[in-house]
Amino acid sequence: MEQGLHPDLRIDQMPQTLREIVLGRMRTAIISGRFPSGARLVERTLCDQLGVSRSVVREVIRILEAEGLVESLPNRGPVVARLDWGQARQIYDIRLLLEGAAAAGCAAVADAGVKDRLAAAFAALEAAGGEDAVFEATTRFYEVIFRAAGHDIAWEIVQRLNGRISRLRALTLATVDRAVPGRVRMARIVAAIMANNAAAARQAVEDHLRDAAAIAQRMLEGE
Amino acid sequence: MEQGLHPDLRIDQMPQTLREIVLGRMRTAIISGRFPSGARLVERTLCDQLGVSRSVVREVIRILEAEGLVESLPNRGPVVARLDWGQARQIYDIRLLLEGAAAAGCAAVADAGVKDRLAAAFAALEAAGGEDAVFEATTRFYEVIFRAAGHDIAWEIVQRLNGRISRLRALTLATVDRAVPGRVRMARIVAAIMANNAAAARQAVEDHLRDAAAIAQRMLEGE
DNA sequence: GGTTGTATGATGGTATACCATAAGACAAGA
DNA sequence: TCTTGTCTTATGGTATACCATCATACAACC
Repeated sequence: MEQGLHPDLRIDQMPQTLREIVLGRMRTAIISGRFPSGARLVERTLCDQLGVSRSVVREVIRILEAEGLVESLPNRGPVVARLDWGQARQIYDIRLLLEGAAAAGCAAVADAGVKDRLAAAFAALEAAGGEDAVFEATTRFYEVIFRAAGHDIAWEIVQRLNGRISRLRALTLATVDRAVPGRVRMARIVAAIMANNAAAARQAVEDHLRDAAAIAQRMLEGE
Repeated sequence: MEQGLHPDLRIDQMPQTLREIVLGRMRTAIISGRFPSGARLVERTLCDQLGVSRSVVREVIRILEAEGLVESLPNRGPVVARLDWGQARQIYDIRLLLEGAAAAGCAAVADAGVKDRLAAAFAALEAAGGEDAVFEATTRFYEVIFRAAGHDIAWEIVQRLNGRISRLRALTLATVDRAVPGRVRMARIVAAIMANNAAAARQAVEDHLRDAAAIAQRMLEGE
């Protein structure tokens, strides 16, 4: 019996479980660098800091471990994952493939709706002030591209990889000494997609990423 | 003080933790299809079947969830992840990119040692009888390629993706009605790498994968 | 003095107990 | 008969208790 559901009465806010909350907190704590690379994650200490039991902390650590943000040394416990340039380079290479394909796919199928969303995301990016806001806006921008291309799984993978190089990304976003400013490169991506030019979109994304990777390398090897 | 370590006395067998054992068991149970797609994974039942406590089972489920093999429905608990063709197609597309790049990279840098290992892996593949053995040998074959190319992280990703389409892979491996038998395609890959021909290696891998994807699509939409 | 045995504390691994809630069954009333 | 309230049970969420092991320090013995 169809009884016309009233969307306004919907309960969207599922009662978030403690685990999800703690997962979010710890993830941002690691990504933001509050827990530095290599730092030990002592379970009982985290319990005290977070006010939850070890069950929750342990399950969250397992998730973060699977995400590559945490690694567990045998008989030593979990530590924040370390990142060397060899790994970072691989991650940038993979992003080059996945983001290039997404941009090309997006450009190939972009209709008016997609272009609207992309323009909005780009405007938000340009309006964003402050590191976190830029970070967030950049994520949204790429999400539009991946979703439009129908590459949801690739998007998941890229997000996870981005988590692992988050500190590098923050550094590259803040860097101003790049040959062509990031915003200009982003604008090229937008233009290519608006023109439904798949090859140009891929090229623009790849240029942007190679640029970012070069900066990241200087950062990582310079310290 | 250097005191010449005796490799023979090494203790390799790390005292595997219960969690790792259970993780392995459950992963293969899902991949092999013993837990069918969509089946509920009731924690206490699993505890009985495995003879471990819920702590262990829950942590393992978190890992499998992060791997994409399990999904947790809110207020319903974990179930074996479902797979539709839309997702499978995306996974094959990503594999196309990553495996193509790995094969090209491997061909570009392959020296005598790599070629030896590759030949050995291919021989093992041809000698393998039985579904599981073929599966295992195929994995080893690709591992040689990825490792030689230095694409460790991409290899992790591919392995994880393969877990999600394992049942499809089993079907395609068992299929004989492909235009060109799988072994022949594999031989092309080997030949291209032996000749250090990166473009040909990429092409061979891509052909092989497109073939497998086509078979998988027929399987998945046919049932 | 250096080596080795031992005690102690920190920490992860594991098991279990308890609680909140959702889903299904069933009875009572219209 | 259909609705509605309630009860029960299954199940996941959370906390805690206990155990095994590793690392460190220190003492004892050669």
